[in-house]
Amino acid sequence: MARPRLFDEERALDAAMHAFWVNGYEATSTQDLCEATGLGRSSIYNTFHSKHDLFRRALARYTESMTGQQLAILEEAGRGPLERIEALFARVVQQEFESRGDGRSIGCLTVNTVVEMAGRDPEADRLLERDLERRLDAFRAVMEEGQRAGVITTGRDAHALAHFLNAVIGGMRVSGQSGADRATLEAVAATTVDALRGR
Amino acid sequence: MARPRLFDEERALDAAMHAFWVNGYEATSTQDLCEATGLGRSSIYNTFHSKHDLFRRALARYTESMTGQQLAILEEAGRGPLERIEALFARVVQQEFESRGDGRSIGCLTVNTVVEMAGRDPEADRLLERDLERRLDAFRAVMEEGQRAGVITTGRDAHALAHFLNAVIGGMRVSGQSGADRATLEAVAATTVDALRGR
DNA sequence: CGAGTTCTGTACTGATCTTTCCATAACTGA
DNA sequence: TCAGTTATGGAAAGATCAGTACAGAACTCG
Repeated sequence: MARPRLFDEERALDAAMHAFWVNGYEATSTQDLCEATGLGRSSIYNTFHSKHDLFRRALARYTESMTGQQLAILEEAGRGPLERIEALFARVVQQEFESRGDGRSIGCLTVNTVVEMAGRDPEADRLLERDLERRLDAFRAVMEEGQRAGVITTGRDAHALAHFLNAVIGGMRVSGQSGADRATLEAVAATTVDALRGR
Repeated sequence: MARPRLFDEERALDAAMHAFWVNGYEATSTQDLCEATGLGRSSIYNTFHSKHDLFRRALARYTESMTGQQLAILEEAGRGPLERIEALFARVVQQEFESRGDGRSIGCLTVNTVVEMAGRDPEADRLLERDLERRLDAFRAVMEEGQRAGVITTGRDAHALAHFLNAVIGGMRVSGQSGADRATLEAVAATTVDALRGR
């Protein structure tokens, strides 16, 4: 019908996501997005309509991917609840160290966006809220399973433990951005697993 | 000597700090700073030299105040280590709920700045690094004291426990910005205290 | 090969950004 | 009272921002 695109839309989206991830929404200019994606302004606006729309798609792609990975780990059959939580932490630590620029973590786009945009961008709020709910549901399910199996403490209800786990993971992202090294994050994870086990 | 100022520098600094706190560095314009402080552009530039310098002073003031309060709680005589940690959490939860705009926390300027600026602003990095060190030192001291007194688990060394506590607090800030309610944050805090106690 | 459609690069728009300039105001010490 | 100094308000510089207009390129289908 017409002239075909010279670029892969998903690759461009990944590049834009990475730019937002590293520098945040406000500090990423449309010029930065052109350079990151290798596209011209026209192609970006023709495809993604606005910086805000592009960000929304990038964030949705990120949460879909990250939360998807986490849920897959948590729902893995053939491993006990605590082993799955340990595997989740291993993944978090790995993520925190796999894409370091100057030796400092770029953190997690979800956490970064909560901090930068919460209460200031209704669309991002809704997306983040749904994502958080998915993760909390999965966390709570694992906690309940572990409690039934007697391997996770019953000293707190599963809802509280899920929020606890979520807070620790978020805190590890922040610690990573503050410069914490791998051993430190692993120790935080291990301490959390101890806590869930009830020693 | 000369014409005196019509405003209080510290009050202006507080107003600017609050503006940065709510909206972040990038999203706060000099116009916003004028409105927040009630000053004209000339007065702001005459006093604080640049947006960046003003931010640096605001951040320094914030960390000095917040970390000062936290250290004071942790060094309070006449209370056991765990009680002081509980008091610290109570303060964190209170802070998280005392200045809510639309019912959503504005979080913690320290965490917000780590997330927004880490690795992108050497001055902020240094300031945040020193602040983190102060808090971690205090956390570790309390942990060691508690371990000696037999009220805090010896299953992990004090260094790891300090980082664990720091991560949980950071995670609670993020959870607060995600919309977590008071009971949820209190449950996270209580779960953490349980963990430090070793049940 | 040509009509129709979409993509792409360049140049541009209008707004907003941080910062500066400058004239005037308001004060102090002599 | 006046010379000297700093503060203030308003205007504007100069850069950069997100977004658009448009002409030509590149394709498909008839």
